[in-house]
Amino acid sequence: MTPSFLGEFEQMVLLAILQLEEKAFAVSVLHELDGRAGRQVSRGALYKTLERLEEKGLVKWELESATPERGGHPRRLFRVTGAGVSALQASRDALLRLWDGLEGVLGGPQR
Amino acid sequence: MTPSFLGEFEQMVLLAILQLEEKAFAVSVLHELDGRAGRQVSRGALYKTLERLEEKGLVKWELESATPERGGHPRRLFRVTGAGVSALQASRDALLRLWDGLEGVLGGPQR
DNA sequence: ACATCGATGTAGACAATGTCGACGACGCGT
DNA sequence: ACGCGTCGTCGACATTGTCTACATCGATGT
Repeated sequence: MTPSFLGEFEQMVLLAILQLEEKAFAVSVLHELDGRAGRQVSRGALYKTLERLEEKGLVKWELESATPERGGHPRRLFRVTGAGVSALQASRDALLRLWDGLEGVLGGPQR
Repeated sequence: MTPSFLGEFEQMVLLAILQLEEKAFAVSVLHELDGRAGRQVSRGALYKTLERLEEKGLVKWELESATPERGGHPRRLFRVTGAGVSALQASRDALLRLWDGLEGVLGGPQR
């Protein structure tokens, strides 16, 4: 029904996965978010979001191929789908248009 | 207690108000959001968000000074507070860092 | 074998945000 | 006085954001 837009956190998670390319495991995403955006959330919070993004077809995953090495469940490697990329482009375009002309107010590095 | 971050829509509303400068009346914000971001929401949705943003001290308002001209309640003129601007800068910085290097994937107008 | 530890992933709950549609209040024409 | 258009307000409900506690399953140590 209401396709709704990408939530604020969902957007960040998708971007973090893209940044990690072939190394997007849940915990790595957590580090990426912390490092780049200073956003620290629990694993549970991330998994829930990942689960929802999958239901919406914005991400997909596959089990890690190589030896799981350290114990536990086999890790999942996340990937952003084409729909996910489109959704990101849409949010980005919208924000870019809203930011346009406000560099002065928002002390941005652009000139 | 976690004040959390700016929601996706809250962010857009704040930006729309900044864009309108001295002309940020509720309905104008609605037009600005539609025009720039293609986001069409009901007035109720906007007012609710505005109300919440005010509780968090990110926006404030005053009644229109000039003659209300057209009938109805006196209109309210919205304004983003200093805290609001800071919140926007923070969200923007985080996204900018996450977008960094993904221009290729997100077909952006940047080069 | 068994208890434990560490790395994963899962479940359920609850708070914060996003969104409506319907309702109340005011001025202005007529 | 009545209806109409412009504002703003309410209460309800869907979606998202977040956490803590828990279940799994190798590897290790004893």
